[in-house]
Amino acid sequence: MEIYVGNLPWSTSDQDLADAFGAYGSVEKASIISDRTSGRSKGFGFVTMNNDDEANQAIEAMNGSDLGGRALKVNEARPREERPPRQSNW
DNA sequence: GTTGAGCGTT
Repeated sequence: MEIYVGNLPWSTSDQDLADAFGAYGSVEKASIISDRTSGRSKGFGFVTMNNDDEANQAIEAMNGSDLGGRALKVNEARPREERPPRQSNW
């Protein structure tokens, strides 16, 4: 289950997210989204968890919680992208 | 050396 985490400080790293959500459940992967073109942090990230149960608990626990002095916005992430069945030369 | 609502690349 993927979790959207917004309102993050620009100094937050992936490890920080993994540690913050790891306190409420098993964090499979945590990633901070930064601008690919400029390289600057967008101020939000995504957390992947294996247990959906712990994921919901982490959302409820971390939503509105304070991290780095900012109230986090935690919610279930939207589907990243559709997966086109055909990508080769058609 | 910056900024502040939001949803991301293979």
